Amino acid sequence: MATLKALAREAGVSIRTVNRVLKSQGYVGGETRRLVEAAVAKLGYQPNLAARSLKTAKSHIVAVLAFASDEPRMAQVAALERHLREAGYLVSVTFHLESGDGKQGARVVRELVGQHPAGIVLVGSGQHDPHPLWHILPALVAPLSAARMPYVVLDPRGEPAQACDAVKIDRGQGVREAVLFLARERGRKRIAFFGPTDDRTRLDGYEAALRVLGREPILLDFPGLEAAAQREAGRKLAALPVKARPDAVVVHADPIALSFLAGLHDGGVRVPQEVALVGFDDRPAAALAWPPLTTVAQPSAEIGKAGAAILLRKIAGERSPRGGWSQVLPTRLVVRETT
Amino acid sequence: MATLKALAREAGVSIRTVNRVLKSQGYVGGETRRLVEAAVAKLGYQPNLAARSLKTAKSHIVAVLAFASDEPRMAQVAALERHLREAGYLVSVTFHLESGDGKQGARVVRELVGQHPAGIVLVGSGQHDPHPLWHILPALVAPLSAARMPYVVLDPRGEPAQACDAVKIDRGQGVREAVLFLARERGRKRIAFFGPTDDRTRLDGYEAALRVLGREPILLDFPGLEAAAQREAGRKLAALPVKARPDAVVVHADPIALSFLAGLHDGGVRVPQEVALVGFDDRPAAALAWPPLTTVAQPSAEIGKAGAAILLRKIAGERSPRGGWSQVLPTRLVVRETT
DNA sequence: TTGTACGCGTTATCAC
DNA sequence: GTGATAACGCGTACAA
Repeated sequence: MATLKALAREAGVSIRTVNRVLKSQGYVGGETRRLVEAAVAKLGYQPNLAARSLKTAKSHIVAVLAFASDEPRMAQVAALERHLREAGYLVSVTFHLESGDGKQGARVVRELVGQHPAGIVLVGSGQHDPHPLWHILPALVAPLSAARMPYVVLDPRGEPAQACDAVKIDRGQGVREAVLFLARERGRKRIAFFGPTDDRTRLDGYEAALRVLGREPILLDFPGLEAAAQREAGRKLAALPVKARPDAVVVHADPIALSFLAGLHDGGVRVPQEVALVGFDDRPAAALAWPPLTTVAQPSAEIGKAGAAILLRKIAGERSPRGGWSQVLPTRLVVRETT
Repeated sequence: MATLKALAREAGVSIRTVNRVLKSQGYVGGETRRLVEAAVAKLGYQPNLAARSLKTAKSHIVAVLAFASDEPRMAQVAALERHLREAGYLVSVTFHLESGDGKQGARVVRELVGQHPAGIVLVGSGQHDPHPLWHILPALVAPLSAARMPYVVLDPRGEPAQACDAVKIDRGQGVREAVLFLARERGRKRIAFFGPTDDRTRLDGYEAALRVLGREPILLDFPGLEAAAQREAGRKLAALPVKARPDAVVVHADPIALSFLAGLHDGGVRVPQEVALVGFDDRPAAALAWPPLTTVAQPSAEIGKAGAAILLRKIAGERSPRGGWSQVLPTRLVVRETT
């Protein structure tokens, strides 16, 4: 493991000169430079990051705290990692998959802060978590703000009670687009919504679209996060007389849509002929379903990229604007065979 | 950011004494110890890991190189991370999702080695990669061995040409179990296999089970990794007369099984009544399919745990046994509704 | 039982 | 243009 000292000896110059060549700062004689570069190549020099961190009092590590490990989330992290790597940072990932309230999460955040990374990224909790990220977010962000630690939240899935720096996606817009598509391109008359009603992000888009269409919302009873119960809801809907039944259902999320779809199949309803279906997230399961599920895709790569950009600005010392950084990215309707 | 020096001043003792209390090594007077502990609590001391790494010439970072970001893989990484965290290591993750041959991978490995982590973990490439991990593994492991960098491979999905330290799973056993289940518990007479034939891991188990049953293997033509082609294969099978058709199909992997299942549905075949189906991996999509897919689950959490254990032993300096560390973990049949 | 002092590899200030 | 050299915070050999 070559050091600056070894390079200096090899090139027959001082440490300081080697350092100047490597940092290309100040003037160095052409011949001297060539000598140093030859030494670097010969010894295969790699800087010691621990020493650099110690000296500069700056970490080269960005810590990601992941509350989920599902495909869309990890795609976000992968994109974030790529952009941060290009900026010279190493990305560490800590998983905290056990669902819990804000207190446990805050403890983990404090532990991470104690390791003095250059910044911290919070990546959202999964679908089935009774404590969604936006809900426990104030408790998580408090220690970060207190320590003045640069941070960013990737897609908190809702509006946190307190302003924070986050990359958001416009769920409402995607759902609105889906509803209008069902009505205008597919001629559906009775478009219902299936999902929890305490999360407004998608519901708002649904209701806005129905207002545009001049129709009344149809909210199907949501039985909770159990897949079996969602499937049963699909069966119940299938048992309804055709006249009393919606001819399209927009669903809160892909896993819920697929459980519901299974119930429709159980009941012998033809999809999309009798009932059309739209999910949300574009998980791998959506493309693999039968029929392949039309869904609203989130821009995972862009979320990661935007998160990296915000974090790098905060690390560079830029102050958050009033109300926090808040980039809102569009979602995209992916039309498959359930519509 | 409190330092040892600050603690020493606060407690009115020397740095060395503070250090002894923190490391609980050697004897320290009871009163002195209490003073130091009070100072630690008051200043909220957290050791500077960069300084520690510099001094001890030991890294506290384990680098994970991930060639995929799918759910089962990330579950392995999450488990690995948890166990390494408990051992005091920080886990950094580098994603290298662009499918490529061994040369690009080897370059990334060399870059990681240059950062001098305590160890490196290789996590496998995805289903659809034309260069599966076990295939490019020799090129990846060479620079690791050359640098004497502790490493471990999580589930290389095949037998690499060269011995290396890896956690493997017994795919053959899971498939064998599935075939015997179909024959004995479900009375299936004509059990076929659908998947690539250049990967022997699952095929071997299939053939072994048929030998036990005294039957001839039925290998369905595999059209390649395109989902549309796999679906078409399902349709073709559905079009066959019932007598010429297998009554059960064991498939190489869940995504392939689900595409094939879609083709069966397209062709009006009832699953499992007419044709039973078994996948491999237990991806989230399997449970969400209709009908929910019976599949062979890999023990993700155990893979991560075993990988952490092997890596920690290598970091501690234990030499690899002849032929490399090689823990083989069992797979488990998850019976759902396609059988 | 406690304290002093050195060095890990890097960066950056100062003098030549 | 270049070379000494002093820190950064921690761990530990050696003194006291």
